Amino acid sequence: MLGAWRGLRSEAGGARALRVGAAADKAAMPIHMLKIISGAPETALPSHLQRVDSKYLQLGCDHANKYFKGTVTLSYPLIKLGNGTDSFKITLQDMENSCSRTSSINILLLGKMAKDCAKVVHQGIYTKSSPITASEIASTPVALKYTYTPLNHLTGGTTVNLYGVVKFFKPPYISKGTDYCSVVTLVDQSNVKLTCTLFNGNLDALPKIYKIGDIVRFHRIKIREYNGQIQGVTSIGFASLTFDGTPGAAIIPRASSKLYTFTDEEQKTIEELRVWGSSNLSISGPAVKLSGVQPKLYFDLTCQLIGKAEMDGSSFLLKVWDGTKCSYQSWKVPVESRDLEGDKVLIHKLRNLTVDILVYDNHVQLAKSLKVGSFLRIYSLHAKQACPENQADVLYIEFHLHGGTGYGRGFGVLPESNPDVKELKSFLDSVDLTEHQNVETVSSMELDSTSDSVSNSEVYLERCQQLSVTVLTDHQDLNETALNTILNNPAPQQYRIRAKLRTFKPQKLYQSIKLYCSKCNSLQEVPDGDDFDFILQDSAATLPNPELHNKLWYDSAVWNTEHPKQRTIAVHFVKHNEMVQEPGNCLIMVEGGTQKEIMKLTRRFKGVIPVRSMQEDLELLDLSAPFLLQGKIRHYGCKQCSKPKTIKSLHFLSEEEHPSWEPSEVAQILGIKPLQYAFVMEFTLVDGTGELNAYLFDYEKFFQIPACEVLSSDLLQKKMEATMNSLSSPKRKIDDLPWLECVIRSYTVRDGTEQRVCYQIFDTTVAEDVV
DNA sequence: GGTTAGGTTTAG
Repeated sequence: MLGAWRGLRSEAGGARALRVGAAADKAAMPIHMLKIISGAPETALPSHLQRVDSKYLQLGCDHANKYFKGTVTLSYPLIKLGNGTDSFKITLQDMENSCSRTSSINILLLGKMAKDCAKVVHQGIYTKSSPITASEIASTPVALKYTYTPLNHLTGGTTVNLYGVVKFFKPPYISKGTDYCSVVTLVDQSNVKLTCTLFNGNLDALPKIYKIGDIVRFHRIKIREYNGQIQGVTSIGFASLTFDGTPGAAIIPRASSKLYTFTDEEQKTIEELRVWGSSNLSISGPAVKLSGVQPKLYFDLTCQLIGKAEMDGSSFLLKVWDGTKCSYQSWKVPVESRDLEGDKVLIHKLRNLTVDILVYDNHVQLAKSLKVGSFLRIYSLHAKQACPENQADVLYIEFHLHGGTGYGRGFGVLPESNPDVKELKSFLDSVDLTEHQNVETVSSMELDSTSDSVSNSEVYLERCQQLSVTVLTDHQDLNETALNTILNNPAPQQYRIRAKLRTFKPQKLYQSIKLYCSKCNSLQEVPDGDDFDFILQDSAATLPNPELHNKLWYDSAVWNTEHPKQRTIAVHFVKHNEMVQEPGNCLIMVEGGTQKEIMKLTRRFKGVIPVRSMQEDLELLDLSAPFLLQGKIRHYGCKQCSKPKTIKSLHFLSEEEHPSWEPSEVAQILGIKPLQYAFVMEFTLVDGTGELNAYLFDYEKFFQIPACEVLSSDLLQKKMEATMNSLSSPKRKIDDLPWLECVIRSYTVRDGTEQRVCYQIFDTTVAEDVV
C-alpha cells in the first residue's frame, strides 16, 4: 500500500510519531529517526513530498510523493507469520485531523521493515491513546486464535470461520456488476452443504480452487438465509486458503492474501478433510486428454494456450494443445493470420496437435486477458458432434465453451507450480513433434498458388446443359453449388460443383506422381534411377556372406562377373513347401546386382528384393531404394514409419499355404510401411461466379490409371496426357472447354503465417468416353 | 459496505 517509511520522534506528549511516505523510496529503505522540535522536523522533509490525510489512502489513488503523518496510538508485538516472515502491526492516528471519523489507520509492516520498525517504536513501552476496539482486534488476525464452525452448526446473521471440501465450484468469472464472482459449494464431515457466493474486484482475492475435492479454509464468511436456505457470502475481511484435496499430498496453501496464519494443528484438519472427501465425494476420474475426447462429451481440459483471436463480440478463439492428438477430426475456425495472437511458427508446428475452442458471451472478456503460453483449465468444455451439411458419414468435433456459468462452465489460469501443470509441461517437452509435423501433408499441400487472377467478367460463362467430361461416383444427391458461394462459406464442407478447368499444375505430368505415406501423411518425390544405382553400387562393396547361403527356406546361387567391374552376385530363391517355385511364382533376393540386372530379373520372377549380407542375416538396403520390385513397379517404404526387420521374417510368409507375395504382405512381414503412388495435382476451376483452386489426390480412380504404373509405362503416360488435353488446353478458349462435374470438400489449413481454406476433389472420375 | 449471484449445461 505504502512505499516507504520514516520514523519521526515527537517531543510532544511523549508519543512517538511516524511519517509514512509513499515517495519513490524502495521498500528496503531503512528506518530514519527524525527529531521534531516545536512541532517541526529538525531536518526538513524533501520539498516534493506532499502530506495527505487518511481519506486519501485508497486503492487506485496515486501515492507517489505523498506522506501520512500520525501518532502511534497502538503497537502490537513483533510476530512471525506461518511462512517465517516478520510482521509488525501499528495504528497511526492523525492528531491534527482527529475530527475525521477515519483519522486512524492500521499498518502492517513485513520483513526487515517490520523488525527495524519494531525496534524503534517498541523499546519496551508503547502509548495507547485510544481504546482498542473490536474491529481493530478482528483485523489483527496474527494475534488471534481462530475458531471454526462445522457446517451443521451455521446460523443466519453470523460471520464465521470454516473449513470445507469443495463439492462444486464456478471458477471466478466477471459478474454483471463490478466484481469477479465465484460460487463454491462446500461440504464437511457433517455432510451438510453450504453454497457460498463470493465477490471481489480482485481476482486473486477469490479462492484458488482448481478441482472438485480441494480443501478450503474461509475466514470471515457471512452466513445468511436466502430463499429459505442458508448461504455464505463474502463480508469485509473475507480471506481464504485452498489446498489440494489429495490425501498425503504436500500441504501448500494457496492464499487469497499475502498475510495469513497457518498452524501445524491446521495441517491435521486438512488431512482429515482430504481423507473424508476422497471417500465421501464423487471426485471425477482421470482427466480427459484430447486423445480421449468423445463426441457429445462435456469435460475439463488442462492445456496450454498457444494462440488466441477475437472473432466477433460474442465469441473468442483459443488455440490450445495438451500434447495428445484428438482422435476425431476437429474443426479449424477460419481466422485471418493477422488477427491471431501467438507464435506463428509454433502454431504451424503444432497444427496437428492443437484444437480450436470458441468461447462465448460472458467468457469472452476474461479470454481476452489470457496470456499466450499460459496453462489453462477449461471447465465443462463441450465436444460437439458435427458434420457437414447432408454428410452424416463425415464426423468431426467442434469445441465450444458456451455462454453462462452453469455446471461450473468457465476457465482459469493454472500457476506453473500446479502439479498438473508440471506434469503437463514435462509431457509437452517429451512430445516428438516430427511425428506429427509432416513435412508436407496432404491436407496442407500446396503447389504454388497462381498469382494471376482472372476477373469474373473475363471468365464469365454461360451455364449450359452440355455433358460433363467427369462424373461423380457418389454424392449424386448433393445439389450444385456456385464457386463464389463455396468461397464465402466456412470450412469444412462438401459440395457438388460444375466448372471448367482453366489450368492445372504440374504441366509436366510425370511430376504429378508422388509417394504418399498414409501413416505419417507425408508426400515425397519418387526417387530416380540414379539414386537406386548409387545404393546398389554401395551395397555391392559388401561381399555375399557364404554362411548365409542355402538356408532352410531359400536356395542360393553365386557367381562372379567382370562387368561393369569385378563383382560377386548372389541370388537367393525363396522356397515354398521346401521347394523352389517356378520363376513366375518365385520370390528372389539379390545381392550385388546392378539396376539393369535386377530389372532383367523382375521380368522373369514374381518379385525381387535387393539385399546385402550382414553377419547374422541378410538385410534390406537403404529405404531410398525399393524394398521390392514387381514387374515394372518399384515398391518403396517410408523411412520415417518403417522399422525394418531381419530378412528371416520372410520365412513365415514362405510357409503359408498359398503365398501371394503381395507387396503389402511382404512389406508387413519385413516391418516396412509401404508408400503409395498417387497423383497430386492442382486444378484451377472456374464457373463464371468465381475461381477456385482444388487439389486432386488420387491413386487411380480419377484417371482410371493406377498411379504406380504411370512412370514405367509410355502407353499410360500418353493416355493421361490425352485425358488432360481433353479437359483443358491453353490453346482453347474457355468457352470451348468442357464442363467438369466434381465433388469437392473444403478444409482449413494453416501453413507458415496464414490460415486459409483449401479444397480437394474426391469421388470423381473422368467419363469413360473421354479416357 | 452498494451491485454482482444466489450451482444444474448452448443451442453459436
